[in-house]
Amino acid sequence: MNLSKLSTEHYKALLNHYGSPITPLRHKNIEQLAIAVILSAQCTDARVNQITPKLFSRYKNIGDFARASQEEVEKIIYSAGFYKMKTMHIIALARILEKNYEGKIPDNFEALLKLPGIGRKSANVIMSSGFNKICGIVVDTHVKRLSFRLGYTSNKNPDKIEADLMQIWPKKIWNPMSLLLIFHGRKFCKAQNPRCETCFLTETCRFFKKC
DNA sequence: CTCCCGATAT
DNA sequence: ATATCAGGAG
Repeated sequence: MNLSKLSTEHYKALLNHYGSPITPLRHKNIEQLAIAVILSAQCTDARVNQITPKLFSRYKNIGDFARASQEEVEKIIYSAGFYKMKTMHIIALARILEKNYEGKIPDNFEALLKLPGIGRKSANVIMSSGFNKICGIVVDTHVKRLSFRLGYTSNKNPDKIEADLMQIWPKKIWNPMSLLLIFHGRKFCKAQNPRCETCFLTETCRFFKKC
């Protein structure tokens, strides 16, 4: 079976199990999504969702973030880790958005990549889950790990993995598949102690066959 | 490649 | 007590 067909089989099984996926990052608009994504770097979505209600009620819009005090934002987002840098990125982002983009997140992948705190993973989340435009594939730590275990790639570099997946996966599944792999990575295919015994993908999983 | 950092699993 | 989780910037 070729990799494209294999990924489609995995996709069907995952979709059947988890249903149609949407990003777990809670947000009311794309600006909030972007800030949540910055917070989610090296941090679980669950923890980000614990922080953002308070953050977004204290700062209602991009203008509020642009004029926020470093110390106050740091206190609110503290538990996300890397709080000093993330706070700087959020405030710098808000100021750039106010100055150059009328307070809105640009609907453009290349422009997103130039914004503070936003790399390929975050830009792909914003484009796909925010704007419904598919430019690339979200490769976070789960997509990276599962892509390796399921045999889609032997690369370790996220950019190379993304390029590999873009060759293998049908474009229709780029966004839902990466979300499904993230869900599956959290529930079954965990970094440590993967639940292979109860996993429903073991028939075609190269990682499982090695165990 | 190193630094940024708290939370949680072991 | 220590390892591992989770991306981006310089």
